[in-house]
Amino acid sequence: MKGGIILASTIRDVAARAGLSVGTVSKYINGKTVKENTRLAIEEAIKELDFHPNNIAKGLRNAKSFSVAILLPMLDSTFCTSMISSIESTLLPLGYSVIVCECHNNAEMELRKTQYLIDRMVDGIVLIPYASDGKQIEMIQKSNIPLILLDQEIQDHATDCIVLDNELAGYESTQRLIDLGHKDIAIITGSPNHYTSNGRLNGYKKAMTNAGLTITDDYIQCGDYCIDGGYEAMMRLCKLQKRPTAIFISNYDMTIGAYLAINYLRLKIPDDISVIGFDNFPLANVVNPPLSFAEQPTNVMGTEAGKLLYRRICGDYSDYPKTIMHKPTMHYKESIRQLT
Amino acid sequence: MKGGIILASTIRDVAARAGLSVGTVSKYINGKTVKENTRLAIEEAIKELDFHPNNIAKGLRNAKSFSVAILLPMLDSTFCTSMISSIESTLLPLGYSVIVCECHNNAEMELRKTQYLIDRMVDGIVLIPYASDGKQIEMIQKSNIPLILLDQEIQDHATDCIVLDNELAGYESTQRLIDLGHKDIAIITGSPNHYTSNGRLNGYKKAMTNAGLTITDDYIQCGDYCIDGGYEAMMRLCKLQKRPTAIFISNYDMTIGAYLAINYLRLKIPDDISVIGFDNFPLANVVNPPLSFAEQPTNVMGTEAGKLLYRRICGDYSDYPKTIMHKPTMHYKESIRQLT
DNA sequence: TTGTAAGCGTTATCAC
DNA sequence: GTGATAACGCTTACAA
Repeated sequence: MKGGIILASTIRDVAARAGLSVGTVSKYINGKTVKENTRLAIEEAIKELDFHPNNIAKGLRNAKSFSVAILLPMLDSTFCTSMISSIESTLLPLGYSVIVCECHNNAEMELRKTQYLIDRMVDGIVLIPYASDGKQIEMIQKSNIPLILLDQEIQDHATDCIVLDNELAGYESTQRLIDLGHKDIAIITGSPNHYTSNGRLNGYKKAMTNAGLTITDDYIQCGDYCIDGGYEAMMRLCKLQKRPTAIFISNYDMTIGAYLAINYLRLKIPDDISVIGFDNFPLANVVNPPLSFAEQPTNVMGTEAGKLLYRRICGDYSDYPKTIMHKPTMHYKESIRQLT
Repeated sequence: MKGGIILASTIRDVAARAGLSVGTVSKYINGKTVKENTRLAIEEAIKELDFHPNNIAKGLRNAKSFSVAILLPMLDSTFCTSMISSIESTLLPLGYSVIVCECHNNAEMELRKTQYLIDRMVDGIVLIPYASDGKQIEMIQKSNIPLILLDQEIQDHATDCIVLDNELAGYESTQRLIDLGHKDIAIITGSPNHYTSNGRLNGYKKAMTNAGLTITDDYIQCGDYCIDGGYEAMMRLCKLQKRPTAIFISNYDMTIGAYLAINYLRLKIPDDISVIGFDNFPLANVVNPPLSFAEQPTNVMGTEAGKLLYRRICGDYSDYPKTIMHKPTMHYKESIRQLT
C-alpha cells in the first residue's frame, strides 16, 4: 500500500514480510531448493500478501512476453477456430497466452500484422498463411521468432511445417468412388491456386487420370471454401445436363453447403448421388444416411503445432526444420454406393 | 550489438547515435515536441538502427500489458468467433492485442482462466460468461481490471454489459407466425436455464400466451445451440403426431442443423412448415426460398464491446455501469406463409 | 527544449 | 543457502 492506493504486492514485500532477501524468495519461486524454515516463511508471506508474480517484469528481465500468436487468414472457417482451440489448450498450461490475429484474406494486412506481432515481442508464431510469396516468413525469420507453419507449405522457405497430405485425401476419396464404378465424378474446390485446394484437386485428377477417366471442366466447381460457396457450386453441378453420379467436396464448410443443396433439390443420397465430404463433420454420423468423409486430424495438428512451437521457444532446434505431413483418415459410410 | 550476438537496438542506442539523451528521444517518441533538428537526428537514428520500442519495458514502466482478453465458453459457436473477430479489429489498431481464452463450458476452468488472466495483467477483459453465479466477475472486479460482459447479464452484479433483447427476438418471431395464422408453433432452444435461450423462450411463451394459444411441451425442443442438436431437435419435432406448422429456431448453429433435417425429410418450406431462424445466416439469401431470421447485430455488439472496453481502460468511467441492449432486426422472407 | 537519474518488479551474479 | 546489487528498456520528475 502506498498513498492510499492499493497496489499489488511485490516480491520485495514478500521478502520483507518473511524476513528474507528478494533473492531467496525469487529462487524459491523459481523452484530452487531452500531450507524448510524459509520455505514456510515464504509461503506464508505469499499467502498473506496474496502475492502474484508480475509477468511483465519477469518478461522484461528474461526478454520474453510469455505469449504466442496465431496469425490466420480469416476467423470464419472451422479449420482456423479449431486450430486456435487446440493451440490454446496446449500452450496456456505451459504459461503462454495465445494472441489471435486475423488478416482478413488480405496480403498487405498480413504483413502489417506480422510486423505488429514482432514489435509486440511474441515468443512464437503459428502461421496459417494467406499470401504465398513468403514475405511474412522472411520477416519473422529475420526477427528470430520461432515459427510454425500450419496448413500450408511455402515454396523455397524452410520452416517447421504441419500439413495434411492433401493430394492423398483427394486421391483416396476419388479412387474410392472410381472403385465403386463411378465415372462421372465431380469435385467442389476452393479458389484456384489455393495450396490445400490445389493439393486435393491434384489428387482427384491423378485418380481420374490413372483410371483412364476424362476430366470434365464442368465437374470441377469452385465453392470458395465456405458454406454458401459450397451450396452454389452444388446447385451448378446439379443443373448440368449430365449430372455427376458422385462428388467429392474438398472442405468442411462447403460440405455443409453442398449438403443443403442436395437436400433442397430432393436428391437422394446415395441413390441419386454418392457423396464424400471433408473433415470431421459434426453431422457426419447424425445425418441419414451417414456421410463419408476424409478426416483431417485438426486436433492433432493444432496440438502438434503448439508442442513443436514450445520446443523451439525452449531452444530445442535438434530436428529443425521439420515438416510433418499427416495422412487423412477415410471414413466410408452409406453415403456412397456401388454403381451397377 | 554485444558479444557477437545481435540484439535489438534500444532507445539508448538511438540517443547515442543521435547525440542526444534518452529522455529527449523518449519524449519525441511519445509525441512531445522537440526542435526540428533533434527530430531529424532522432528519426535518422531510428531508421538506421531499425529501432522498435520494447513493449514489455514500456508495460513494466506503465503497469500495462497492452493486451486484452476475451474469455468465452467455447470456440465452436459462430457467435463467439464473430465476437473475437470484431473485437480484434477494433482493439488492435488501438495498440491492444487480443488474447483468446476458452473455458470449454466448464465453470471451474472459467475461474482458473480468469485468475490466469488477472496474473497475466491483461488491461481489460471481455467476458462471454459460462457460469451464471458471477464468481468470475467478482474476481475480475476485485483486481480492478476493466470488464465488459457480452451476450449475458449476471444477476446482482453491476457491470458494463452488451446484450441482445432476447425476449423481443423470441416475441417478434413468434408473433409474426401467429399473425400469419399459425397456432401449432414450435421452438428449438438451448439448454434449460441458459440466459439467452431463456430470454428467447420467454418471448415465445409471451407471444403464445398473449394470443391465447396453448403452450405444448412437445413443441419446445432443446437443441443445445449446436448444429447436430438442431438437427436432432428438428427430427423429433417432425416425428410428432401433430407436426407443428411453424417453427422458431433460437440460434444460428441450430438453424443450420434444423434446415438439414427439414430438407432431409423432404418437407417443403413454407408449404409444409414455416421457418424463422436466428442470426445472419450466410445462407439466408442463398437457400430457396430465402430464410426468415431474427438478426442479432453481432458485428456491432463486438465492436461496441471493444470500444467501451477501451474507454474504460483509458479511465473514462463517466457512464459506468452501462447496459446496452440491442434490438434484433427481423428479416421476413418467403420461408413463412399465411395459414389459410 | 534538453539532460539526469530514479524506479517499475523481476532475475542473475556474485559474495558470504 | 542466503543476501546484496546490478541489470532488463522504458518513462518521468526535476534540474539545467
